[in-house]
Amino acid sequence: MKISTKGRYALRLMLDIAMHGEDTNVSIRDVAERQDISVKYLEQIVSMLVRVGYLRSIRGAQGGYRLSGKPSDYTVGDVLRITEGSLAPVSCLDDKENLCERANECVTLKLWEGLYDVINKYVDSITLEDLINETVEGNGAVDFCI
Amino acid sequence: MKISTKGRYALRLMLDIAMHGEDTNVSIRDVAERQDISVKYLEQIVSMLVRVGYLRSIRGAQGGYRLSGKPSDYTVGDVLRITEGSLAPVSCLDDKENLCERANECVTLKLWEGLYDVINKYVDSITLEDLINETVEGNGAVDFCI
DNA sequence: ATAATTCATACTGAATAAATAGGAAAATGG
DNA sequence: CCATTTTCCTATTTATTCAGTATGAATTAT
Repeated sequence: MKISTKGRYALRLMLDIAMHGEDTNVSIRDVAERQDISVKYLEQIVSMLVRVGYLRSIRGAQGGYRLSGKPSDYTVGDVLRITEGSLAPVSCLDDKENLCERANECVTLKLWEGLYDVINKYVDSITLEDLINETVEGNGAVDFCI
Repeated sequence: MKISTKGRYALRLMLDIAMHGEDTNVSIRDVAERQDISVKYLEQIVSMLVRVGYLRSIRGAQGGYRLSGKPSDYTVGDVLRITEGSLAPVSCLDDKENLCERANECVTLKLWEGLYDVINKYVDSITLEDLINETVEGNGAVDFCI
């Protein structure tokens, strides 16, 4: 029941870009150095966020990435769902439809649906901007936890 | 971000025992058959629940297991925490104290703490009895989803 | 041209999850 | 007392996922 490094790194990546890249392109090399994550691993993660349109990429020298929208446009849930896959606590809820054959008699189904719901509601209630503001109001450090 | 089979099976085990064992000992063999889970795997899981006092075991022929208390005494969270370990979404929250060195500057720490909190609150708000009643009010089937 | 960058994808090693396996210890019933 | 049924203990195996490397092509600024 853990968020993987992909999800956590993706969040730090998005925050790093949001905080460093108002009008400059932020390269993966820079993010990797600041966040102490390997360039190659970050490349994989960033590609998911580009593919889905959260980041714009600019290739070539002086290239890099920028947020497509404002930090307030992206919730934590958005970022995690892209990189973690579904946040469902059981796999029978991963896909919108179907469910397992025993779903009708399943005593625990409602339980898992309820848990899924509170998780989604929570992560969708927090945007990148919320996290950035929290930092600035704190000690101003631009540095992230593992 | 998935609940493992240990946690899910443990819940089904506890419910099965609660529903079948008012005044009889419920053997692992029977639970295994009804729930379609291997005896040997269930033995591991049940031992965790005995060790912590949620189940009483009676050895020998005609032996088996019973709930130590009433179904309303056990929350889903209780059962999951024993069998899954911590329900924390990031490992730096697993232990009560400590936290990583960067915790002070960590932008995402509050986020994870908040998520941890909603998860715990939810799973602790539902008891085994709640799940049993839900079933009885439904179609009465004593059968559980994977 | 060259250097800096993103992009695509294959591969590897480590860790964890999921289950099996074998047998010891205890209790019951004949 | 013996055979059977059960729990109890813990080592081992197998499968899956996670986390990270590796290689190199495509693109663009200077």
